[in-house]
Amino acid sequence: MATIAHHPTLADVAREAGVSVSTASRALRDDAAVSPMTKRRVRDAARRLGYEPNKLARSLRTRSSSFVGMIVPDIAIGFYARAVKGAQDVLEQAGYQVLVMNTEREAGRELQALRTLLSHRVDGVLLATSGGFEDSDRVPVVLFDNLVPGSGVGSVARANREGVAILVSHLVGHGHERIGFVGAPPILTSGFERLESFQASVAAAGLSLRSEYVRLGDESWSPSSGERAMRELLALDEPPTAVVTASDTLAFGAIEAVRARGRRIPDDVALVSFDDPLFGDLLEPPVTALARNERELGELAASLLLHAFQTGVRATPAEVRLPVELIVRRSCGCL
Amino acid sequence: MATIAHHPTLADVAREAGVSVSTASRALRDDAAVSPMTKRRVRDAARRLGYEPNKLARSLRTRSSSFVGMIVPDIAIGFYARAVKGAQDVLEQAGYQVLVMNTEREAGRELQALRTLLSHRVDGVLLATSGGFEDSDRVPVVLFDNLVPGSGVGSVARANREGVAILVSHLVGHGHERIGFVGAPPILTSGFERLESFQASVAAAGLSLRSEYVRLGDESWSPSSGERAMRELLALDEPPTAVVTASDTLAFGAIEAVRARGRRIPDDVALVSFDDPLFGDLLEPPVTALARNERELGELAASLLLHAFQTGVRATPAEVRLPVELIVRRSCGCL
DNA sequence: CTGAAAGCGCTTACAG
DNA sequence: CTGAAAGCGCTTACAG
Repeated sequence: MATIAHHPTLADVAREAGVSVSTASRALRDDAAVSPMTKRRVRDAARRLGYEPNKLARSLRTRSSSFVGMIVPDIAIGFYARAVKGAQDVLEQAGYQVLVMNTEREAGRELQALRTLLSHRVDGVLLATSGGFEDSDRVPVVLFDNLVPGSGVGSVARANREGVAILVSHLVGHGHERIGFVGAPPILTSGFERLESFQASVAAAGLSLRSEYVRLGDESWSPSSGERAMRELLALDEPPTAVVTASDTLAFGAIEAVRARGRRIPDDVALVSFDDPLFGDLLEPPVTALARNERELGELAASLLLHAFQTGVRATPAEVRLPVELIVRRSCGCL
Repeated sequence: MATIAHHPTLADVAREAGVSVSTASRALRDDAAVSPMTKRRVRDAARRLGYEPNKLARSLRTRSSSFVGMIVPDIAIGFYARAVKGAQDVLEQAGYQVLVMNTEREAGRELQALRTLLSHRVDGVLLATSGGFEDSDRVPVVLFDNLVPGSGVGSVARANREGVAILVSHLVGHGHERIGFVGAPPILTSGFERLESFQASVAAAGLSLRSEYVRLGDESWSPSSGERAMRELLALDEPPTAVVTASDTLAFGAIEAVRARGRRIPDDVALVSFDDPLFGDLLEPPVTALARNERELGELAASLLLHAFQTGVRATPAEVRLPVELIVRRSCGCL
């Protein structure tokens, strides 16, 4: 490949087929007004030249880019990668291309990503916000994972409260009375809802709610922050006998902390987690956790956006909550 | 958000600022020919209107989209997700947007993705091929992970041969003489090179090369196919005492197989793997493996593409091999 | 059934 | 230093 070849244009095709540009355009889009014979001629010409229509020009003319932007904190996190795939499946099926942008959880980058997408005239945006969102009336936005109450043409998140309630009551069922929590800062809805539900669930079980049993990791829910939080719990005079972690990443860190202290799961401390870790079966011990359904989450977010396109963004914004399901393994003490 | 607002255009800004469209355009791009006062007026007007330039129109006019396409088998696989992030960092820094496309390892979808990218007039493509690649002279392509000899303006892959050689000689150092291999079909370069290197390394160590010790998983390197391959090895009359797996995904399956048969790693069979599994420390047992450097892989691929842009695609295509590094844990028998 | 013309929103010679 | 004009490659009323 020594040099870059010229992309043939519609004018090239028209010339080759001996018709006008308008007729060539219609023929390729299978307009009923064009005679079958002309269509054949134009299509043959297009094939011969290897014509590939210029989407940029079409988008400019039709004022619709067929692009949808998707903004996630970190595509390298399995959770978001799978949500992206789910959304992509639905949107590509509907003729849209997905522009994926990472924010590294920085509000500033999120705002910048939103601007970039706007300048590409995306038809819509799927956003898992890290806090940098300002509602815009120039493009419909569907929020997922972390919601912004009152914003967007739709929202999709997991049933955070129900999920944590299930985890807590499973531990209560095992007879635990001293239950700790390794969570995330309550600045975004998923962190907030899981924390609040933990407190509510413990209270609902008739257990006393000890503030020293609640430890929060960092804003990126990192394993290392989970490790630190768990270390703090284990160092208490009367440490909890069971712990709920708010994510698989926090659980990874928590497991390390238990191991580093020479304790065993579930014998010394039981552990259950939000988010089912990938290959959770191979971990030592296998972790009891809430099943992943992030692919469905992406699909749903995409569907809500498509729905907004159709209804012209006038309907009441839907807020969908995805149910969660408990996968029982050994870390809770079962088996 | 009841309705979608109109995007202000450059004409709107020009009118607001009381200048011509050409002057407005120049002012916003900081052209030296425009007087400072006019620049200020135009910029203020743009800010007041919330003007966001239409990239589509600019791309059409300048015949450069500032888009780079990136085609991967599966974004939900950590390996590719991190490569994407690495590439994205480099490319966004250079003013390009990255369009990520999944192929699910289907050659047909890969070809389709390539077409879609061409019609969006991407300036270049980063491709981890699954076999559907046809070289095009319309856009520069950098191949990564799986290479196509003689194609592309550049190539980046890991040092597959050296990596497998390191794994084999580590096992030989442990005294193993019956070494098995759980690999992938040799249809793409990474599968082929790792397989070939295994055979060469075993021979180089003076061990006899038994064909029944070489088992291949499926084309997607799936854990389940690794499990099957390992089961076959364990069922042999004289099973290998150590096994090399060609990827972390295959290793996951292999570990399951060993466990299902009631055997232990490394006591009954030692295991080392290409690709360092994420949170490999938490697996039981912790897996000795070759370190991940996929982020660097993506960065390098992107750099090669940028380089091709600059040199006008005339230079000899570079083929870069990323070195690998052994992370010693317990599955090999060390400690 | 087909074509000439206008226009999407920019950039960029060209003229002044 | 500024503006009028042409053109990037399409689509789509409008006329015939």
